[in-house]
Amino acid sequence: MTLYALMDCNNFYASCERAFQPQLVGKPIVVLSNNDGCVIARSNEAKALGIAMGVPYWEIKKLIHEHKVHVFSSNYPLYGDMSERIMNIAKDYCGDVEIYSIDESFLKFDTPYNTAEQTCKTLRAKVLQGTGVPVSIGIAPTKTLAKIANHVAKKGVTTGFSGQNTEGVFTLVDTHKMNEILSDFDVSKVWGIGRAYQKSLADYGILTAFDLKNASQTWIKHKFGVVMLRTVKELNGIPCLALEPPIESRQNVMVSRSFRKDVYAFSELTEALSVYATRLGEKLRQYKQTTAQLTIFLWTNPHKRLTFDAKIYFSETIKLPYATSDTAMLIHYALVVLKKIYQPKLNYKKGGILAHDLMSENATQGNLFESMDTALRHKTLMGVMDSMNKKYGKETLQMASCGVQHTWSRQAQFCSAGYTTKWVDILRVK
DNA sequence: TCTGGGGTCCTAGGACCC
DNA sequence: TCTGGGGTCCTAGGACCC
Repeated sequence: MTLYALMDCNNFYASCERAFQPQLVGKPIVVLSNNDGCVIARSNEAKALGIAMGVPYWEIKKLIHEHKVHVFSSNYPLYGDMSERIMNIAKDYCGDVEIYSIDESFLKFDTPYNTAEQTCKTLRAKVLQGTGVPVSIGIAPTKTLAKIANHVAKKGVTTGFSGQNTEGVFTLVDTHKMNEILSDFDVSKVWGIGRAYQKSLADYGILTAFDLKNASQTWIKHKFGVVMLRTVKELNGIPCLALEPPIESRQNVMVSRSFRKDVYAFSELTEALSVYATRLGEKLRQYKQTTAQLTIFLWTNPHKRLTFDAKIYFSETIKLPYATSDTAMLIHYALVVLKKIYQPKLNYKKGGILAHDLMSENATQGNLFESMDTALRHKTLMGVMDSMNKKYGKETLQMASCGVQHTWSRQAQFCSAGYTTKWVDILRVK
């Protein structure tokens, strides 16, 4: 029997921070988004205080102070590294692993369910022992059902959902049990059903996963399309979603960030867009891809509109003369577009750059305007920049237009150390 | 004062072609 | 008087995910 397991790290970012500060076990922790804007991860203790996902930090400052909540800025290099360690442990226990996101992976088992369950229990213990991060694992005949089983596994540990004591691993194969759980499972929590679909489904009286499972498939396809049809089939135990191979090349790459404050000056936007274009080039070269089309975006502050219906989003796309991942080129064209869309006296809050129609580096054709010689020199230069910046820290070498002041750039007051990613931050054991 | 970032897939509709 | 049909490609927008 083929079974899918979903392994999901509990409160991942908060758990990563706690792994290096064990004195925080049992204490409330929150992790903030870029710019220390919103709450994006909470420990169970913080959830119990009623701190919601996505709530702005300034709105809960008082609460945080009163309850001595520990606050962290997000430290993505640390979380990425922890994630890699956890996924590697999973690969020791299962030959078929799909890394789905930074804190989730699907595992495929072709074994009886009790064997799969035993393996997952061992895996869970190993991850906890090896990294200090608790995970929950749900096992079921399809990915969509495994997601639901995972919810049960997670709740079971903390609150005893449906009277289960799951120890972090829960298997959903028994039909009777499945119907019972699906009847008690809000349709909006089903994988693939977001807020918009929840609303339209409610109009037809479909409120739970069980309702959706039993809806007419022809009607679903006609009304909502093939994506939701797949979801319905998966709820019925018919696998429609296989384990996906790792993504080797992307279709779009984007870099966008909010600014620390409202930005009015063209010079500051020039710096910001230059830095974003630089980062874009790094990502492209990392994926060994090139782009021939860029879109530049600017958003004004939506919370401080100049007039009631003022436009807040400005963008324009430009075709490059040839596909490239060269930072100097990307900056050049980003600034050409910026100049076109910039309007003085607007309060810009966010900017971004998107590369689309990506091609593989190898497939990129030579061009008439750049000789092979120049192309090679650019490539060598980019290689040197990338390796210097990797070795001596980012921004060791950068283009002049990136500037140095960065009065606009992100705020991260509460960033933890790079325990596993920077030698200077390595833990010292006394 | 202060409100995240980065992706994917699907569909509808228009332009264009034979 | 009578005025087709079907295919492809592209883009914009909407839905979802973490």
